[in-house]
Amino acid sequence: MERNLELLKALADLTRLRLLHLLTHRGPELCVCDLVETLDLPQSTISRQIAPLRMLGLVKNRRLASWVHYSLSEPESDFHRSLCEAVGLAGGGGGRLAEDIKRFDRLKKKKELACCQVDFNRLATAAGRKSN
Amino acid sequence: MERNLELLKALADLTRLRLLHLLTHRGPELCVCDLVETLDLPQSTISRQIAPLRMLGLVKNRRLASWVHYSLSEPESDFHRSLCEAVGLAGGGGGRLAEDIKRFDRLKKKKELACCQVDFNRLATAAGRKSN
DNA sequence: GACTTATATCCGTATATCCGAATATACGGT
DNA sequence: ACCGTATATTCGGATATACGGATATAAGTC
Repeated sequence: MERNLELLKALADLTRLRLLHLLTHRGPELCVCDLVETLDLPQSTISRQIAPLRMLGLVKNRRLASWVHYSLSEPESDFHRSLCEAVGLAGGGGGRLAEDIKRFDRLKKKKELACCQVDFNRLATAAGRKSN
Repeated sequence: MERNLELLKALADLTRLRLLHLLTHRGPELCVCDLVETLDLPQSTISRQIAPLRMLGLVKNRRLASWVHYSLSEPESDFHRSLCEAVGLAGGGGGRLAEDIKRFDRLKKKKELACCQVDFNRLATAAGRKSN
């Protein structure tokens, strides 16, 4: 199974594993700027590493104004489902994955993850007016 | 988790995945020469790729005369256990992993996997005599 | 102890993959 | 149309890792 190997390769990188682990435990969806803040990595690194996850169907994205929100895709095979379970468990025993969760919660509490907390209702009605 | 990442990296290679998959479905233990015959790869490649699996505790080995038999280790964490389940599922949908199983069964039936089917009883008693 | 077989390790080469600054693109506001 | 912000992609350099022939080691036989 070429594809199953690709899925495994996608998980076998610290940055990508951190992204998937964070989405698993602090989803259902997170925007790119939150991922950048939480993992504390250059934005280009986040984008570059999340691209293969999207291409492989591990995550999907949704545009909201300028922001892009990522979330986990529904697994479409038993193997994929099994990998998702493993990702969820990967933070057990501490380490970077567990720290990411703590950092996310801390930033969230300090409202430093508010990059995309704009008034989406206003944006929506503005867009509605435009298309009318 | 540094270690969990290492485990994932160990699976993210076709040769190592094939080894683990074959051990999962045609275990409980297989000797190196059977692995060489079944995967149809140079012996140095098999040895080189199974070494990290042993170092990581994914497989263990047992010497029988000149031959070394490999088997899966008992998982010592939930994450490890979850990965083992994934490996078992990885051959679903055909591909190289499924073909390995077929090739193994075919070789077995043709008795071409008899490299280490010596008379172990004789060896054992011979060894016993020696140590007496 | 010389020889054979089984397995492990070494080593040079080739390929893959990561990083992050720079650049490109998409979108909303004015 | 232009500007600022958010995200994606490109690119060169550094690093990691796979390959497989050659060689070393271990075990058994005579």
